[in-house]
Amino acid sequence: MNKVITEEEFLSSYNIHEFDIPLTSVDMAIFTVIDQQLKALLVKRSQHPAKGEWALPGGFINIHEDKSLDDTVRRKLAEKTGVDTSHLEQVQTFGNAMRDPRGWSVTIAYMALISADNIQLIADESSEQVEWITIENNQHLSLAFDHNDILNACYKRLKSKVQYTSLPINLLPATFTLTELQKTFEIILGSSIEKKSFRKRLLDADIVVETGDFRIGSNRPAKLYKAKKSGKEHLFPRSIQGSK
Amino acid sequence: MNKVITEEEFLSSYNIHEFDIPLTSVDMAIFTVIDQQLKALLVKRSQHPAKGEWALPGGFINIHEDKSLDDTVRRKLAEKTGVDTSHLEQVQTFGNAMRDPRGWSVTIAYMALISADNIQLIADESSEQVEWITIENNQHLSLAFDHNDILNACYKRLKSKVQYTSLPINLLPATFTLTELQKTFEIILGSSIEKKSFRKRLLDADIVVETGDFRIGSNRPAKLYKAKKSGKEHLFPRSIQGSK
DNA sequence: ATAATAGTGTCTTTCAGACAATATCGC
DNA sequence: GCGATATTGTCTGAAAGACACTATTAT
Repeated sequence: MNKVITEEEFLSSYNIHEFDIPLTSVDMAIFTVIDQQLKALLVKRSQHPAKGEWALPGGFINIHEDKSLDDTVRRKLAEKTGVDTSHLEQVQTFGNAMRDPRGWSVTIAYMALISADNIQLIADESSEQVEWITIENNQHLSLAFDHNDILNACYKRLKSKVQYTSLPINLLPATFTLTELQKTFEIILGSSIEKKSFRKRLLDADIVVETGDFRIGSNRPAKLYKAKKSGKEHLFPRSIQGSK
Repeated sequence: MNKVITEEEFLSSYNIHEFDIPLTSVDMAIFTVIDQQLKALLVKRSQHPAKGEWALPGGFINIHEDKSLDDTVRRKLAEKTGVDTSHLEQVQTFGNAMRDPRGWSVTIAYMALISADNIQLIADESSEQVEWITIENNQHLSLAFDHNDILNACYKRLKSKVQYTSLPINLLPATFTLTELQKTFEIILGSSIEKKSFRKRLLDADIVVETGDFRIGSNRPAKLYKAKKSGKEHLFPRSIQGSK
């Protein structure tokens, strides 16, 4: 005979420690551009499992400290870079019985875009080394767990978005020239973009404004721009092609 | 003094039941088109918590039965509809301290597209009722937990993808006319599409083939098509606009 | 003046939108 | 033939690509 119980009674007798449930973590690909190359942040693990192997920054949700997944991710980002980010995006969640030797586990993968300016990388007790590594097409890295797959998924998302959004603007410092911005797009896209098309697209989109200053070199000075902070990324009506 | 231990030793002493970790589940928006309307499958919960409330189908990962998240989702889908799906897509993962009264919880949200043909809905011990409900813009539903947000995220993804992919093809039966396909796109898009543009776009994309058969009515018979099974969804070079 | 990079003018190409014209069925 | 829906022809327009041209600085 089933006694009908209230939700309150149900909850008071509910104890998650009795269940076999998956471990849940977050991992992130933190992207930036340094020396004309796309880089992602990797850490060398100083703890078991996969001790000594390179991996994406990440870790378990602290259910007492974090109010939401976003909190967890921003906490991890700050631990390694000391900065917040202008663009944080959930990419994909990976979960299966095999990916972690501790058991069935789930990880929610994010990508963050930051400007490399003024970043000091921070090692801590969980990672003995922290480094920017160059990301290229068809590259083989031997990362811990399934972090290769995760990094690839994030890279793929970034490459896809460069074609129809203004997202790569978040990889640059606060002010930049249109040529610098174009170069950033090209680095991610992996091919060159026609200058006039790029500039028209961008200026028509009304997502950048002139600062009034110029970048001075040994040639014609370039107008400096900054991103209009509308909050949301601009979607272009057509996707951009590489050229030539 | 820290004794250096091997990964094997580390793992043998590792017990997840000792940790405070979030609950992890999957939830899914199963979409179909019935009577010229977009529908999603909802279940009425027969168990605590949120007993008696309407919710998206879903549930906990069974770490003994499921090898991966995909297995969990397909198991849930089959439990309610008895079918597999031609399109299953991870949409977004929701996780915070508040969404479930049992504690910090994470849910990985999926959307599935199925053809309504030959579907028999199945109630079971976790759901006393299973029903297709019509999805509309700006609609207010009072679903259990944060399932309103989840359903909205899935609906938004679907609406977005109708503009630049061939995805809605998965909502139709195996064979269909171009007019039927266009109507399906229009239902999701919420506005009409110019006939010639739609047909050109589709036929140029080379994603459907004529079956050779016709749909007979009291007018000119319409060619029947089926989807070429290339495995991946086609991306159109420009997004489609509503017209008129 | 020259080198170098910034920025523009303009023609072409591609593909969606508008809308009318034609085709083919049952009746 | 008529009504209904399927299918096609063709013009327009918007935005990207090609590519040559002009502009502005330091040296």
